Amino acid sequence: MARKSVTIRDVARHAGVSVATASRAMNGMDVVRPETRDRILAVMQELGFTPSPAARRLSLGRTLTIGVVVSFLTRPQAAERLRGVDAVLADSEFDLVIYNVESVQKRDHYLGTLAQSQRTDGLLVMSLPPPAEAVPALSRAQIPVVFIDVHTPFVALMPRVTGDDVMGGELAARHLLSLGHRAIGFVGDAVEDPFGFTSSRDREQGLNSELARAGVAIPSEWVGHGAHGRYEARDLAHRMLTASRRPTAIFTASDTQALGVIAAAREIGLHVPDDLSVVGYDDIEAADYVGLTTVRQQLFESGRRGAEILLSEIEARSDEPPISRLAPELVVRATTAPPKEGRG
Amino acid sequence: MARKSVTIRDVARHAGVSVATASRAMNGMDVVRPETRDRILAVMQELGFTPSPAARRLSLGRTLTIGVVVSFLTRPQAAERLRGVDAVLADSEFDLVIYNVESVQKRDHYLGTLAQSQRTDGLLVMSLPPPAEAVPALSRAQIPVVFIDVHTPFVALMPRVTGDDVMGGELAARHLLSLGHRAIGFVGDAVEDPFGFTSSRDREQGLNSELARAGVAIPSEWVGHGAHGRYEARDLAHRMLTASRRPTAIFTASDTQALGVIAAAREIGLHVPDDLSVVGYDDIEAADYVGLTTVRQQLFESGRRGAEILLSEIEARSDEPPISRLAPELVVRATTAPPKEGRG
DNA sequence: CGGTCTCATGTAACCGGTTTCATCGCCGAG
DNA sequence: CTCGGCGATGAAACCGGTTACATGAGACCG
Repeated sequence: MARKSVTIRDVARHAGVSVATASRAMNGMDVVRPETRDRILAVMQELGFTPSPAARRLSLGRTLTIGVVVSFLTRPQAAERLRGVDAVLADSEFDLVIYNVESVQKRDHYLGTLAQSQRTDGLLVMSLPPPAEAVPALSRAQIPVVFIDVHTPFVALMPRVTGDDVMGGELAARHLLSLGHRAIGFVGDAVEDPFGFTSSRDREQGLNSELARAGVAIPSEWVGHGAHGRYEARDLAHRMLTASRRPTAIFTASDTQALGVIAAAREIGLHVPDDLSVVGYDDIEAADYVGLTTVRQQLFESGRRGAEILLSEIEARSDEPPISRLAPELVVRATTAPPKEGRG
Repeated sequence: MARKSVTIRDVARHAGVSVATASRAMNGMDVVRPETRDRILAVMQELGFTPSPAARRLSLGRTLTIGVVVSFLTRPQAAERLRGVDAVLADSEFDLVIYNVESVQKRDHYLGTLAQSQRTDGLLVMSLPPPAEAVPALSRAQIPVVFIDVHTPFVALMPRVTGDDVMGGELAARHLLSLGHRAIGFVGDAVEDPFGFTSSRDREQGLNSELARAGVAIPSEWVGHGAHGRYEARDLAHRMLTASRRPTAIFTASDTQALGVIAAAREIGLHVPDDLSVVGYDDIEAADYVGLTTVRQQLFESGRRGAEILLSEIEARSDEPPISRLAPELVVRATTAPPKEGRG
């Protein structure tokens, strides 16, 4: 067995036609006479012919591939976005290749080279702010690049889909205000971030501006910034909750951090939500388990939209970069309640 | 701008050499004189030449691509395994393309066609038992196929890496026995499964055989099978825990189900771990949050091994299918404790 | 000083499709 | 009967690399 793979020339020979006709029949062009086409298709079937994608790609001058540069594949958000991308691509003729980024080096490498590598017909960059140096390369790339969940000003003029983090912060603020909270704290990411993520900052800003509208301000001792992580958030919250005056509610830049805040409250003996309300962000799987009130992003949808935009840009570049903005949504569960009497 | 892409012929012309020499220089073959090579490389640099992967692939007769057929990309386990695969492939010349499967149709389609499609040089099938019909196609495929976390007998003769689910069940059993439990229940997946997953069954079997060794048997009313999910598991556990006699510990086929069991216990007013010990399986992210005692699989490692096996099979097919078996590991957290006095 | 061997390089075929343009047979119109 | 036109098909160029084989210049040898 394991004979040489059968090519379109074999098919042509067996069917008594030229390769041109065989190719046309295979691609369903209507110039071929139906009987001829059927005969050719039958021969293909019989010989077990499968066209070589490599040859197709070369002669078409298209890679029929789209690349996704994704940061931290394992974060549930990334996987869910990827599912959205896959949902679009699975029905297309494009293959989906993954470039997983877990270090600044990898990021710079992929973002610097991929766009001109002729490896893909289009690029999706997911939750990964490009460094300033990479921006010129990305914007004058031959292939379209679409950003998903990237918020740096660098991508202002490029096609993208983002969640509205500011609005998310506002949603959380409004929810807490409507419950009667006036003493509200915030726990988010460190301000200086190697990747240049800005979502934590945007969420904080949304919170602040909405609170300001209601005449509420956050004292600086109720604001904590630290490395993104559960334990860091717990420590920040611990400090906040053991101060002389403490907030009746804390909004965090992510669910992971919210879980840290809840852990801190438990350690101190505060009951959630009676003594402390907590609102997270992302709606990760664990949020549901824990009953965490949170702000949900349309993750799957963001991937879908991004892929759709990319395909249409591949089809025909648009003059104006298409931008899609997805509204976040508040999910109220069991970690928020009105503040206790005598407080607030 | 946007001029035609520069080809190796352009490079050759500018450098005053033939395309053959240019190609050789590019690929670092030592036959070219160093000065010539440097000149050519300089020209490539200057012209911004990047070789067309499509052309390379065609002329090399290799796709330089490996495909991963993965079920339920969003499950944290899948993503973690994928990371392991990526860790190997990122340093290789291979691209990683994803085929996400969320339906039996998709599975059958990919498993039936991919191996002969000439789209990849090798295939990794992850957590996805192939249907009987697909097996012949997979085993006589031209390209190597490696299974990760697939347990059906169909793949007995194929390269694969699996976690030892039976051993995992035994670990859980030994842990519970050593704590003093004798009244132990089990909650797992439905026995008839459209995908043919067997891991739940294997874990149950490991539990049973280890218990049997200690002279302990599980009465049938303490065994629950149902669709894989938190709420289904909760219902099963609810029934088990409200029966006249109830177990002092429950082992589940997954963390997801363990969380359901914990929810059931809470509803009934049983305290975990004092009234009921719970052991899960997988060590998903939420397990850490909740403090769940569980059995951890070497997920990342399984992906790494699978990819390594695949690459070496691509390099040279081995006569004996390489098989790698990864030992699971017990992670003791806060949901297990000795049974209360007077019980067991 | 001619022959042979080696090293660096060039020529051209090849990978397996797609596509332009030419060709051929047949039709209806003039 | 002749010619234009059309529909179906074929011949060959092309995509951009890789590589078997040919070639030519020196080095070395007798």
